[in-house]
Amino acid sequence: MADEVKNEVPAGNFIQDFITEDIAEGGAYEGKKVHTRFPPEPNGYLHIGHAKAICVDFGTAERFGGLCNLRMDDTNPTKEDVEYVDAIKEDIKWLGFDWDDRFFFASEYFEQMYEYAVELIKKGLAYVCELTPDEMRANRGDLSTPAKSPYRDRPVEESLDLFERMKNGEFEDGKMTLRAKIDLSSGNFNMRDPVIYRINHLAHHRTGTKWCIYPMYDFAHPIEDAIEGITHSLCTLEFEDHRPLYDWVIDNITAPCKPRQIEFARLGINNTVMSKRKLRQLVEDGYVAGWDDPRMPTLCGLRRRGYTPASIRNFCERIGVSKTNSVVEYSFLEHCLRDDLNENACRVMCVLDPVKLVITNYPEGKSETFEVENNPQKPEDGTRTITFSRECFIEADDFIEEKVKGYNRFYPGNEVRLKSAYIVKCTGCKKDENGKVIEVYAEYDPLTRGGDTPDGRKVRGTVHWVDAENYLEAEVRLYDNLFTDPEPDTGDKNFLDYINPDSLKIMTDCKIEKSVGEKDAPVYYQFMRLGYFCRDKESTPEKLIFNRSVSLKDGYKKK
RNA sequence: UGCGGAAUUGUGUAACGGUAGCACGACAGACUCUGACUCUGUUUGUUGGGGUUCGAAUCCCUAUUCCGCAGCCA
Repeated sequence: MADEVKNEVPAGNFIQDFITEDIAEGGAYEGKKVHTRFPPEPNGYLHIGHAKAICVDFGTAERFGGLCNLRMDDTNPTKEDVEYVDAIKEDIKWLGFDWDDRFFFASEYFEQMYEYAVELIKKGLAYVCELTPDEMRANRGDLSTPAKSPYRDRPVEESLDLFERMKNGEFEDGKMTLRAKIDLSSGNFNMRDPVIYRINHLAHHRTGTKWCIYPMYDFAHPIEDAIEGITHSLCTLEFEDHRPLYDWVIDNITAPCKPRQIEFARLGINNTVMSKRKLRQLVEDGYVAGWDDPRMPTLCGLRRRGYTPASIRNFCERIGVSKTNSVVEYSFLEHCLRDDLNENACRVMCVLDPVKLVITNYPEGKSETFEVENNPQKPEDGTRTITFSRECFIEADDFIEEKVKGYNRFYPGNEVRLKSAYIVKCTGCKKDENGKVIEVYAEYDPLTRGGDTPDGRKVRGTVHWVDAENYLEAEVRLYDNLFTDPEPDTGDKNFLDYINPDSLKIMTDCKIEKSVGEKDAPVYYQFMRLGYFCRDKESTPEKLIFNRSVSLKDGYKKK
């Protein structure tokens, strides 16, 4: 599959404009490579929204010939676990980004963070506060009332002593915090003496029990960035309010460098949900089969569904980056997949809902072969051989008993092309006692071998088929939107009320041409006229399983 | 009610005082051995009101709407 992002030159975005200005102005960025970071918290699986952030972080660095680090932001042991670390790395690698040897954990910097905290205390810029969580909330003030803390003017020596004893485990969880001394009456609540260290007697997945105090994001993040020499710290819009605090930390510690935080809008996308909590609920309550269920917007889900790295990167490139909250249409993601697969996927014929077609004037026992191209968009992908005989399978959908205007497929009296094989004329059908069509009959025109019409007559319908003498059985899973509402979680809607009961349809009686069973057969296919499919990870030679990644666009107009 | 943001066609995104463009969708047609692809064409937009200017999506004023923030989460 194509692993490169589509060629078109992306329009510069506002982040690139800022960076270009920063470079032009010199100053803090003088002589430095642009250096970004992608800092996930290892507490869940990455989804398509993260893919945008990854593309912004790695892509921006790439564009400026700079570097991007991968950093696990693991400052809160209550939510994190190693299980996620490897999954996150795998997903990013799969997307095709490379952090070289610059893979870090925020927890590697706990010692330095502690020292910086001590520095702040010594400067009179931080103090140990003994308000309980409830008291702190009660003393937070409101839009027009300042916050309060009776511990604010505690002597430096006392805070120093208490902070060290916090570190040494002398106090239980919640008993004390270290707070930055900034402005209790700020209109920005983040500046009302924010907590920068809390006590948490819980083993950390990396540092074990070495620490029982952990730094808060607002204190830790700027330090992590500064230690790694990050020049531009890109994050989402909800951190805009935190930027003054980010800058405050950098300005008040002896930071090795001064990174600049720039915020952009997170990805919104319709017909799905994106919050970690909701995705978890879908998995844990059994609405989907797991984190990598092909209906999930997780990267592992999309991967299993058949999305290619190129399609996702191209999508991220094309939706752009701005500060406007927006909701991208899911169909655009699908478009990006088709775009890639149309160019790169091998064509193959598969009948999902088979009915037998009998060519009544074709000799019994005879068989012939046809050479067909693997990809009309790419002749260099070569050809394969398919077989043909007196009976084949066609899609039940491709036959109707009576002519309908605009319908070009099988009905008595109509000529149809069996793709790449022969022109056949439908002569009738046989039904069972329930009136269900069980066989369709046709006569072939021997002069049309290969599907050509030597006399130049037009045959409107062309239909896919599979030789009934030579095929493989397969299970094919068809997917639809997980929700019946395009915006299942806006306003006061409960997204679970909009679960689509028909989001998965399993076709168990599919007939597919033999080539897909060969060793080294591709993973991605276009099943002609049906869509793009991929081999499921649980598919075996004994039981072939394919997922429909996305259907073909349907230009058929039902009058 | 405090602070911080954002408003360009159905959707997303450009235009940095000088022709409102691109992509997706929709619609109409051409082509076609995939009702796909490709190609052609059409449609729809600067949140409202003032101002500055020869000229404003862009600058100024004002109004409105929407989003985020009062975790010892990130």
